[in-house]
Formats: sequence, structure tokens, C-alpha cells
Amino acid sequence: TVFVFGKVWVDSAKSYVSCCVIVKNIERTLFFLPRDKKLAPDGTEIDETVGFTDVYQEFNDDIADRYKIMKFSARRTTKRYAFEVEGIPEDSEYLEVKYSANCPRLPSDMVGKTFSHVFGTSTSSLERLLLQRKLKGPGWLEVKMPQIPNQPMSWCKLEAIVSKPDHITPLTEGNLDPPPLVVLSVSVRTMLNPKTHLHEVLAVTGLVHQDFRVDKVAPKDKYFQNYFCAVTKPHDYMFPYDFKNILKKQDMNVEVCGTERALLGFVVARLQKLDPDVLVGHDISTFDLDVLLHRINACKIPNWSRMGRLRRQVMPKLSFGSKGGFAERTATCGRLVCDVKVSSQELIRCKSYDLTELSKVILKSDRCSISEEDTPEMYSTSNALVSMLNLTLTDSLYTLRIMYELNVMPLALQITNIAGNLMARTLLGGRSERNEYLLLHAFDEKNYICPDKSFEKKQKPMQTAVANEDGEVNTTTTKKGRKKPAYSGGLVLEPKKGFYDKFILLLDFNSLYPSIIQEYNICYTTVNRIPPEDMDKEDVESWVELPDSDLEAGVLPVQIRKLVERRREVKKLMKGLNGDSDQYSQYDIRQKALKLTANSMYGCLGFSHSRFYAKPLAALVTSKGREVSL
DNA sequence: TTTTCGCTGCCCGCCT
RNA sequence: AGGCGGGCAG
Repeated sequence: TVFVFGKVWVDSAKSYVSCCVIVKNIERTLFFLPRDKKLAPDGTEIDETVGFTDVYQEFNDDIADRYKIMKFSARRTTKRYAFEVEGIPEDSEYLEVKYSANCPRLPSDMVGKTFSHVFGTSTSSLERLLLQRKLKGPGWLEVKMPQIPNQPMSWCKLEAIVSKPDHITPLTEGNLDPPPLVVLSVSVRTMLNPKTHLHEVLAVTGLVHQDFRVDKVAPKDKYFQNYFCAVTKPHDYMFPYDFKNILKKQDMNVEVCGTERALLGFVVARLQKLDPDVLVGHDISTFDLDVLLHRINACKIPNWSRMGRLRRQVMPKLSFGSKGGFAERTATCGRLVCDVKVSSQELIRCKSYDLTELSKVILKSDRCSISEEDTPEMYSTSNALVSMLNLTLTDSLYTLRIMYELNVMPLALQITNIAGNLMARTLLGGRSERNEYLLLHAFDEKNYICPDKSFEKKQKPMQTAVANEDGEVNTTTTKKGRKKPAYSGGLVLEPKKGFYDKFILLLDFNSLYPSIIQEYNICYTTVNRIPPEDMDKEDVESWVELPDSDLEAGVLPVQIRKLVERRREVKKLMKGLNGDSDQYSQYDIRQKALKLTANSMYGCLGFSHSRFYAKPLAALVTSKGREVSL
């Protein structure tokens, strides 16, 4: 089951409301590669060729029983393969087996008497849905035969169940505008409890934009329509005696809460009422949300799951200690979390990424910060406390404006539409997953079996070392910081020292690595990555081989060419447009997203944890880079 | 249901 | 030669 979150226009309400479509019956899909010859029970090959009925029978008689798969369907298909598992033919027939995702998954290393490999065991329902229905990022969907659930599973205003994935289809025509979004900018003020060494919540502020357009230029003056501000006090403190009077005098709308629990309850109620599509904050993804969730848990706030859009009773196990675990991320499920710290790190270069520095660089504003240690002191006078709240509100505003200024949301939307992943994940950073989805879509469309996600927990170095002669685990990683290089990279020439008083010519290649991939047709499908058997071990390290020049263009070069061409088209459309118009800024953002995506393609080749990791391809790219630079 | 979250090349420092 | 830490660059 996959939950799809979005918005729909409701005529009676004359507005867009949140909705959730629950997609049921997404089946597991496995591909069994038949052996040439059958295997005897003792593991030796016997001289008996394997037919599809043999594979079917082994699944039916043996595996289905063992893994309690009561119902399944099977058929023959042909699939292609071009990845790192050895001994898989480029083109082959497979037995495709589908069964309910409620039944257990098969081990990924399973082999049988009649088949040598099985693919697709670790594929998630989400991935199957996205690939099968060709969903590429946010967009309008047509939902057929929706049913109303007996009992709602989400907090959305509207909810529907569809009984199979085929009932949802992306609309490619019509060019409908995306819906307006409700954006909530949050800041949290905390203090460290000296006894428990836990952060506790003292104040939360929020600014709300009810009508944020991802397809328009960012708001230039009307940054928000509503706000809230809630404050409580540390246990052993009192509010200043005239605090409420001062608030009234200053006409500040502040919710004064006697306890942290009341404050958190207020915040959860606000979230429920506003039902924001986007939560934006600074360091929200690794700090604010964690603290909020831990305190909501500790204070046993009812309806905690209104932080997100899925109704849930028990809070998942929160990870203690370090930053954002799995449970913390799922808590806001159905809302997009935009962390301007994360986004800034991706989009701009500056000395530090704390809110003060970002405000200065991006907004040209001087931010006044209060450290966590100084926060309790602010309870000594009403004026101090009011100014603390004002500064917290100001932080919310700066955060929101930074998001506007950097076009974080429109850019994330474009990137997501290009790569075909989840927008919530685009916003969280982590570039490799975007590439992963781009390639998954591309290879899936070309009828390739994609590499399975490896789910290994820990490699046991003792065992593998014995079994595997000198099993070269090549990610020689240092504790933090950087790894040892896994392959050689770019060429750096010795500078010629001296004083240059004439002109200096600066040459810059236009995206060197993407160009090389296109030019030399470097792809999983084209490059031979198995070194000749008689080659020395040392030579194998640096061995690379270009594909034949007469091969048809590979998937990777074609994808990059598409990106480059689309970018060229967009840039052409931009000419002669008014630079301030919505249309122009939209094109400019799309143009940037296309460039970013093309340029990050190479990175994932050399990323050892990438699903599409292919060191030989990365090494080939850099080697050609060195060659053309000479 | 758990690990990670793009690549390499140059320079500097310390320790074994 | 290896380990650790830091900076910058593309």
C-alpha cells in the first residue's frame, strides 16, 4: 500500500483541500533467470535442460510453500540487463512472478535448482508504483474508480482508495497550473534541561502563507497572511508579573501556556487547523522537528500524528542521540519539509550556513540571535520576553524569505519532475537518490532489469576474508571527512610561476564530464567492464576500455543529451521574454534544474553506495578527461 | 525498517 | 609507507 498526498479543487468550498489516495494491491514483481542446466540436490549440474515449466514448478512446489505465498501469477518475459552482477546475459527470457506485497519477501541472494538469480526481491511498493505508472514528481493525476474508505486513514480533508495501481494515471496534457500551497514557517526556541540533558520547548512561532505558488515569482512583499506565537516558561521560572498586560498593550497575539505540554498541544492543534502542505524552517529537519517529536512523546500529547497527514496511534521508536532517524522523518509524512539550511548548502556557497549568516548574505538583514544558554534570562522582564518572541517571529520570517529568495520550492519541483523521485526527498538533499530515480525510469522504459537495492546490514570482515581470498572492499573510508580516492580523477598541471602583465586567457569547458559521457558513448550498456583474464592485477586497477564507436547510443548518454537539449530549448524560449515575468523566472529555474541534473550524473557513477555504482565507468570518464586536457 | 546521503586533486599539520 | 586532522580548488 502506498499513500499519495496531494490537493484537489472542491467547488463547494471554492478552494483546494488536501487529499490522500491510498493505492492498494501493488504486487511484488520478481524475475527468475533460468539456468541452462538443472542442478541436482547436491549442487552438481545434471544434463537436463531447463524449461519455463521447470522454473514455474520449482516456485510453485517449493518456494511458494516455504514463504507462504498462497496466490501468485507467472508468465515468461524477456528483459535486458547491463549492470554489475556477473554472468547475466544482456538479453534473456525470465519467469516473471507477481504476488501480494503482504506475503513475505524472498531473500535477495536466493538461487534454485532451475534458476541462477532472482531480481526484484527488495523493490519497494513505492518504487514499483512510480515506475509502473511512470510518475515523475508532483503532477496532476487521474484517479479512476475511487472508493471511500470505511474509516479514514489520513488526516486529509478528502480520501480515496483505489484497488489497483492502474487506476491512477498521470495527466500529461492540459498544462494545468499546480495548486496553491499552504506554507508554514516554524521556529522553535528551546532550553537544555540541566538534569535530563534534553532540549525542552519554550516557544514556537509560525508564519503562514495560505496561497503560495510554485509556478510564480516569489512573493516580494506580502510574505505571509497569518501568524501564531506560543510561549511557556521553564519549570522553575515565573512569567514576568506584567507580561500579559504588556502583550495586550503591544497588541501581540500570543498564546501563553502554563506548561510545555499545553504549548505542544496548542502547536499540534494549530497544525491540524492549518493543515500545511509545507513546513519550512532553519535546521528544522535535524533539530526542530526532532525536539518537537521527542517532547510530544515525553509529554504524551494526544493526536501527535497530526504533525503529519497519516493517522497513527503509536509513535514509532524515536532515535536518541544523534540526528534525524527514520521515525522522525515519517512523522511529517504527507507534508513537505523544507530546511533552508539544507537547501542553502546545495544552492549557494558561503562561510557558514547558520541563520545569521544566511540572513546577511541572502537578505542583507542583520539577525539578532539568542543562544540557548541565554534564553532563560529572557524571563526576567516582560520586555526581554517580548523581544525574545519578536526575534523568534523574525527568525520565522527570515527563514521564509530565504526560501522565497532562493526559489527553493520551484527548483525542487523542477528537479523532482526531471528525476522522477519524491519531492520530499529532493528537499532533504542527498543527490544520489535523484540520479537513482532518473536512471530507474530510463532503464525501466527500455525494458532493463535495474540493479536491486542492496539491503546488507553489516559485512562481516572475518568471514568474507576467509571465503573470498583477499576480498577487496574498496571503500577505504576514514572515520569522517573524506574517503581515500577509489580511482584517479582529474589532471592538474604544474603552474608556471612568474608575473603575468599581459592578458591571461581563461578556458572553461562546457560541462566537461557530461560532454565526455555523450561524446564517447559511456554507458552501462556500452562499456565492457570485465578486464581480460590474463591481465596482471596491477594493470587491472587502471584498466579502462572505450566502447566501439559503432554501437548505438547508450541509455546514459541519451539521458544526458535529453537534458542538454531540453535546457537549450528552455533557454531559447527565455530570449525576448521580460526578465521579471513569471514565465521567465519559471524557465530560468527549469533551466538551472536541468543543468544541475546533467552535471550531477557523473557523481553517481563514482559513488560507492549508489545503486548504479560503476567505478569503471567513472574511471573511464576521468581518464578521458585527462586525455583531452593534455 | 537501516545504512548512507555525489566525485577527485592540490596544499598544510600531527602521529606511528 | 600508513593513520588522523585541517584548508582550498574543479
